[in-house]
Amino acid sequence: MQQRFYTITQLTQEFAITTRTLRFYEAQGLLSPQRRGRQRLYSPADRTRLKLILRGKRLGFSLAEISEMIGMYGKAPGEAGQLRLLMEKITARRTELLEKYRDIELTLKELDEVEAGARSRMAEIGGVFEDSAAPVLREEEA
Amino acid sequence: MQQRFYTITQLTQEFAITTRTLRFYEAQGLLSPQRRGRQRLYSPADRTRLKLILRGKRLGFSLAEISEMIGMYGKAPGEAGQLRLLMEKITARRTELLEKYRDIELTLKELDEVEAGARSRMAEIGGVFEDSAAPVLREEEA
DNA sequence: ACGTCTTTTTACGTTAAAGTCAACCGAGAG
DNA sequence: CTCTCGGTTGACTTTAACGTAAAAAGACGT
Repeated sequence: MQQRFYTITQLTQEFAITTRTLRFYEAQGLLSPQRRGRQRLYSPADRTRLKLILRGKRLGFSLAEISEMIGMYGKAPGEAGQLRLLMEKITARRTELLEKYRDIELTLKELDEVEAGARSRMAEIGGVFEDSAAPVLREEEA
Repeated sequence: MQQRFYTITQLTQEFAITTRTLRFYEAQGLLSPQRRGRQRLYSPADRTRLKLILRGKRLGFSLAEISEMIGMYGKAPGEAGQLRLLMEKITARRTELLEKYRDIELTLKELDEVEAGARSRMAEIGGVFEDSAAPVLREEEA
């Protein structure tokens, strides 16, 4: 089991982030790379955690939320009450994620419509110049 | 065509936001409700825009990005160049959204695994008290 | 050994998205 | 008329997530 390590700049290049960001995440307790002297050495596990962090960010979670989510892995609460709490958190996250899932579906559908409108207008312009009607903001019932 | 309006507090209650938030969005040009004297009157169209804004927020977009996305609706650029630009933006957004889509799928899958682990530990505790092994953070290859 | 480059630490600055607070206005109830 | 209730405006404050700058310590190629 060869432990390959990454330097800070390797990670910044791979994930297009800055050193400041990595050190900030460390200060927030999201990462804790080893040290060789004063230098940081990121293990593959650290790299994986970083990927999880960035994924959380893409989905709009705060660092605090991400911290909590990552904490769900790795930890094995021994007490029953703690386990119940964990399960509740999981359910809450799942609900939240499914909501985002539907949000994305809706948004994608709307993008399709806008694109369709744009295509037809492109076609018109390709022929003769005419005025075209703007697509209207629908109002579905709540 | 009866134009029903909403007061600012109605909207805050319906969407669980504050008046400050609504006025802030207005100051940012995301909403522009009519006025009756100094009072704001939100039309159904305003309400729909608000829903779009909140959806964008849930997905982690900034208000500036949301503003641009909403701008895609409603506008009908007459010039061909503008249309091409619009199409490009649409493509970019779609790519971004699909990425989030996959992010969610991954996260949901991982939640499932954590939950499964928690369940089995619950079962153990239900029986006799034993030590249980913590689930480990996998490292898939990049 | 030397200069250059990277890394670290510390400290202060910045931006987006609101929250909080204070003071004021206008409409209707009593 | 006075009181109260919403609504409005403006100023100030806050928080998260970094950016930027400065100074010093290693690390590296020649």
